[in-house]
Formats: sequence, structure tokens, C-alpha cells
Amino acid sequence: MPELPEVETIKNDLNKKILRKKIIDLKILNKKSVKPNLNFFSKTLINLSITKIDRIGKLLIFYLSDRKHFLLIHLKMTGQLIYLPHPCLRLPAQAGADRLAKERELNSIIAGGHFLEGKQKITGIGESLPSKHTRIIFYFKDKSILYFNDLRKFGYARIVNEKELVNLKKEFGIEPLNKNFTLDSFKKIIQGKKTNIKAVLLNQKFIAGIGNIYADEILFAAGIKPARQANKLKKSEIEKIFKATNSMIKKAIKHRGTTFRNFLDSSGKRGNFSDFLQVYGRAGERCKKCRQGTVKKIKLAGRGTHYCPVCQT
DNA sequence: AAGATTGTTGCTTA
DNA sequence: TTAAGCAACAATCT
Repeated sequence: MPELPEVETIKNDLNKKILRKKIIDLKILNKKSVKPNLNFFSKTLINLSITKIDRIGKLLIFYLSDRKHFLLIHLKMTGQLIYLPHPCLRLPAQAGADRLAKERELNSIIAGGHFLEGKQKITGIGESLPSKHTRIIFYFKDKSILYFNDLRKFGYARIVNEKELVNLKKEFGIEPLNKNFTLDSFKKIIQGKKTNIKAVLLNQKFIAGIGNIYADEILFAAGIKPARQANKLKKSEIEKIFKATNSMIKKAIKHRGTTFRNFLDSSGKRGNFSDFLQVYGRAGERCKKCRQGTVKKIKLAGRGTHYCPVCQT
């Protein structure tokens, strides 16, 4: 479930890898993965290059060299963007003693997904590329390839013009990494909402980028029950949630995101923040913080919600 | 084998 | 008028 930290990781990596490389061909294996339609999508992208990659919430924005169009990619639940530097890379003999190991690593993604650390099977990955979940393939002039994989076909790649982009941006709330994400702006959002705090954190129109995993983790760190009514939270409690949001997002980015089901970064690697999760996915287990409560799982805002009934109040 | 999984949209209800 | 709630979507796993 790519949320802000996962999408940010992909954005940062791809910004180092694919800029100014000409797109010479496209393969669209699932029509519904591209918008507005297959023909326009291909016709627009071919012969262009990507000049910059941006992100708003969980949405990736690729600036294109025609300066008129933008490629938006949303990974939704199971989307992956995996970049293959070269389909058949061979390093020169003078590359050093570990040349073969390096080559193997660079090429293993083709050989069958052995690039995965460990042998843990994760849905939709661990396959050679393209896989049965590959929906779009971008071919660059330097022979490198970008794969858009999406097991559940929820994600999409969409071409928009500047006006559409501007209108779309308006739909998003404040960005946790932006300067305007202040305690004051956060307070204003929370205090005006009658619904539960988890639903507020999840709503992209209020705060952009938080999804189900980080919502649970943030509220756990803040010691607040997810079902608490937002406008009834004390100032001190809002401050705790604000601080937890800030540190959680930053720490998760530092560890390259969370792989719970099938998130992979642009090299096909897992996110390490999974090791730091405190409540998400721990239903029935002892609370890691107070060591008294047992993590409970309920349904809130239509989502599985984990919390400790003892130390979250 | 039904129910859970989640991000977003669009519809309904309050 | 606007906020809030909920089904729907997709494909798999438990």
C-alpha cells in the first residue's frame, strides 16, 4: 500500500534514473491502466522525455519535455514502478573482483525476481519482468525499461494538461513535508471535523499522503484512540498527533517506506520501515509500548484499524 | 468459501 | 450547502 513515504522513495529514486531519457516505445498490456485512452496516451508520450518528477500526496507527477503535458501515476494499492537499467548488462572485465556478483544483481530482475531479499513470497512479485501483472512498459532510448506492475489493476497512468493538473492539485490538502504543514494549520483542520480522528488523517482533501498503515502508526505513537471524535481532542492531544505525523513520515522515508504486502521500490527492493511498525498488522499481540494491552482490531472509516486499548486513550 | 484486504470516487444521507 | 458515510471497484489470499 504505497502511501506518502513509499511514493516519495520512488520519486527520489526515479529522479536519479530516468530524467531526460527519450521514450521511444510503449507497450500497454491493460487498456484500463491508461487514461484518457490508449491512443492519446501513446501518441503523446512517444518521443518525449521526463524532465522532472514531483509528488502530491500519493500521486506521482512526471513533467514532460513538451512542457504541455504531464504524466500522472497513481499506484493505489498494489502498483509498482520498477526500473531496469539495462536488459542485458555486462560489466567490463576491469570492473573488479566482484564484477560477476554485480552483473548478477543487475540482471537478476530478468532472471526471475531473485533481487528480492530473502525468499519470502510476496503477492505479485518475485516474478520475472515483464510479469503477468505488468500493465505498462516504457522503453527508453538507452535501452533501459520502466515497468508499471499492478496486481489489482486499481492504479493508473494518466496524461493531463496544465489546466487539469492545476485543478487536480486543488483537491489535495496540506502536505506533511511542506512548510505550510504547521501545528496551527493542523489544528484548524482537526478542530473543524466532527468525524473520528482516523477518518480525518486518511482524508486526502485535508492532509495529503497518509494511508491506513501510517494512520494507525501515528495514532499509536500519539497515544490516541483512532475512534476519538476529532473536534473533541484537546490541544495537547492534537499536538501529539502533529508531532507523531511529522516524525513518522520522516522516519519512514529514511527507511525507504514500508513493505507490508507488495510495495517495492524502483529497484525491486523492499522498504525497511516494515521492521519498525508498532501496531499495524499486530492484532492479538502484546502492545509494544505499554506491554499491558493486547492490540485490538476494529473497523473504522471502512478500514481495518489497529490500536492498544490500554495506552491509547 | 465467504470475507478481508485498501485508495479513491461518486452517490446517498443527514 | 456541506459534511459524513458507504458501496463499488479490482484480484487475490486466508
